[in-house]
Amino acid sequence: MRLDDLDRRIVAQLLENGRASYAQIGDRVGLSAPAVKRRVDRLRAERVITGFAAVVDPAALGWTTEAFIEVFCTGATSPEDIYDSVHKHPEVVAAYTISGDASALVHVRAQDIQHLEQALERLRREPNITATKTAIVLSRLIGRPTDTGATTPA
Amino acid sequence: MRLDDLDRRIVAQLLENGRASYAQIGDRVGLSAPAVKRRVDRLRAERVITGFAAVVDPAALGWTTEAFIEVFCTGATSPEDIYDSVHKHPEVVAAYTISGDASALVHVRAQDIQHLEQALERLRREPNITATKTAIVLSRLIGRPTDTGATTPA
DNA sequence: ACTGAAACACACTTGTG
DNA sequence: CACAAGTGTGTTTCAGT
Repeated sequence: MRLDDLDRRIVAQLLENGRASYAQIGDRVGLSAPAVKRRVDRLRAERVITGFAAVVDPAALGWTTEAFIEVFCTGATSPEDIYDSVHKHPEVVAAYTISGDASALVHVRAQDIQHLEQALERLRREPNITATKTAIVLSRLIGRPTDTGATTPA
Repeated sequence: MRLDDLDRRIVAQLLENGRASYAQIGDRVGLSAPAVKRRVDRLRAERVITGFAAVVDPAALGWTTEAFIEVFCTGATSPEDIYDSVHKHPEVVAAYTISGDASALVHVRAQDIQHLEQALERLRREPNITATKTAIVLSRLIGRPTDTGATTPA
């Protein structure tokens, strides 16, 4: 599962354009199309590349509101319990356990402020959750495709 | 730029598998391959779909550490100024202006704790930035592909 | 072990109805 | 939007380094 420089360049190409043809990638990294395919197959088998996805503008689909919610839980709440409490809410697009006062940080997307309020109320109704602290996103300054992934290390 | 149900189903398919063939999508939504292609072309032209990207496991590429940093700025710092201050740091994968005390929330990825510390020091050296408050991610509970995008509204 | 080249099958793309 | 033709790409096989 060790990656060489060619692998990293191929991944970088696929982060920029997930639908690039193997021949096109090969031109940029100096390999033939079959060689690129074999490496991509290997990277997928090793779960370095876990999939491919369209990058979508949420606002264009009617999701105009987003927020980050610090979630505070009762004393002995495990990460699994937190997962159970938040993953069933479709508005939750990401969730992390974090250091600091809060138990978790939850990234939520909603269609509008009213929808956000509903989702928040639903979250607060979870038995494990004792309090929440919401920061509404005013504007997205940066959102690299590598938000869900990563590019080549320095 | 109004989307019908077919468009939303096509987008949903491409969020799950960004390399799905048009014929495969067509089978699932009840359209021929050319019809799907024309809609995808239109969705891209309208910037509903802004691109395609591989979904990568950051840990597999050596990025094992991530954090969310609340950034506090001097009184009259515009979103553009904040953008200028954070976007040049390659560790920053996302940044938002938010409501609340902090000026911005910055999502950072680093290779390890030492690297994170370096990035943090570099950030704090920005003239606009007066203080930071860092929450290190202990574990990622949820990270839907729609983190950078969105699925179909309820 | 991994590569490049050729062959085949499949997907994309365009035009037409 | 479906259909059908032509083009290009994905995929496999094989031989070479």
